[in-house]
Amino acid sequence: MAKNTSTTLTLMWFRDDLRLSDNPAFYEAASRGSVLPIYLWDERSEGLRALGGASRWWLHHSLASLAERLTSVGCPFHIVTGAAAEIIPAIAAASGAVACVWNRRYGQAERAVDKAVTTRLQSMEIETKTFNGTLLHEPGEVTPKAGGSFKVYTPFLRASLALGPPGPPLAAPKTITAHDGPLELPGETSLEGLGLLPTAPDWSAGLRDTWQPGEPQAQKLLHGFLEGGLRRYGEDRNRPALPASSRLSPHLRFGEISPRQIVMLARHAGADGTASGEQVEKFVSEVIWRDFAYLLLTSHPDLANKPFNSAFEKFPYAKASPTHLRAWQTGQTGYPIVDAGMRQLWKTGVMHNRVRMITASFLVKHLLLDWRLGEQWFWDTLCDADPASNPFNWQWVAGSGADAAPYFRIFNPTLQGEKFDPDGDYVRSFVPELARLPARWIHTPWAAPRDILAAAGITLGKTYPQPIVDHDTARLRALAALADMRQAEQAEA
DNA sequence: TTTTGAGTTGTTCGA
DNA sequence: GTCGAACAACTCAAA
Repeated sequence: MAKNTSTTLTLMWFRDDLRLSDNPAFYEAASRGSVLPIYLWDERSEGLRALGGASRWWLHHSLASLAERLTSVGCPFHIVTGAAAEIIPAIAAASGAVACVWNRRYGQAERAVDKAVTTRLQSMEIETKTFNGTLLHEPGEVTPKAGGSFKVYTPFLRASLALGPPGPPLAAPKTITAHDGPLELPGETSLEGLGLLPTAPDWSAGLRDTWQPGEPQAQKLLHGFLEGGLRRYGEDRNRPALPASSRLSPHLRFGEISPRQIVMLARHAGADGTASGEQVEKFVSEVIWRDFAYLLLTSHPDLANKPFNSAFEKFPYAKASPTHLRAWQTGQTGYPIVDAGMRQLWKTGVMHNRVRMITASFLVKHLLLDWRLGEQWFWDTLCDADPASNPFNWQWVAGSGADAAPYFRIFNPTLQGEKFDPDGDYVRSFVPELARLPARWIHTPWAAPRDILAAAGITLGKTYPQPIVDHDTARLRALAALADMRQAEQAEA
């Protein structure tokens, strides 16, 4: 690999874009001359949300993968710690960079940090240039004709599609020229030095068995999905036991793959007849939901804490019950589909989308616990915990979100289980103590005849819990709570 | 400006 | 067993 001190040096600040292909900032850096690629672990700047445990695990391996790939082409990757507004300018100065590039972020604190960095760099006469490397269309690109910003998904979707496809993805740079010179970077540390991996105890075995973070694996998953699950995506995507979803979410979260790459290749699969256009657009629409969540995060920076619909400030949640919360977190609610989902999450760092809705609805409506408790748990345990999608979807379930589920839509965990996991295969794979229960009873063990339970080796209340709440009772309680909220709202008006 | 129709993902009840 | 209506009211987008 050529090293060249005669070309200009550009600092490439990697963040949620841990890939080499279709990375506009990195492409720009490589095309300008030599590149100094860095990742900053910033626990110092104000307002940044600390990553959850599962995300930290993913980040570690994703950084390892990126570092290895850059190093293999002769371009060392640097990991630094510190507060961005100090450390980025310091690194630029120490390395003699003439420019600094990155892909934009959308959270309020992140934007503030990036702005502070820009100001510092510009005062040092170091050029800054930023790009959209994360979304199909950025907030502000998709706007209603009447002005303002979209608050309902369908019009947003139509407007997004009307813009036409985003530009074609960029290839990875053909040549990457490394910085050549003394490299004593301020704040430099090692990947291990970040301490992102769990130690005592090491709970990551299930994650290791399930995932391989990194751009090459993301590309491989995408291609496998396009040739497999996409064909029946519309029908099978709601069946948690089937391999019908793309499983790309954590890769997308850390930017190991770009939404442009996903959408373009999915549409190619539609064009060459691998899948029908209808299936392709269903899948693409899911990617556009992500853009919508980012739009809402931009207009409502406190999405993770404040109900989008302020009427929900008055929602009468039950007195926080540590017992119920704990039962939900650990998958001990007595509702098999709920427990399977929560255990899948704990074990693998991800949960099937359909089951996320069921478990989230259960927390908020059956247990009447604050959606923020659930959002925080998912934030800690999901590999794909996304700063926009996670709070956005929790608010959607809770009914407080943009274009949210109507309040009376209360998932019945039994019916959902029977409908979407009819054979019980999903339940069996994550709730082994029910594995020998026939499909007829797998979603209602409390109603199973005594001899059937005995034959399956189940003692309710001992080997598997009785339901911690009764569905009908809980449903009526949730409806009553919402009626109370409405009354409180009207009394005020 | 006003009006109108629509709005991811469901469940229950009664005819 | 099947089917349609009710479950609220409201806000938003677009004509």
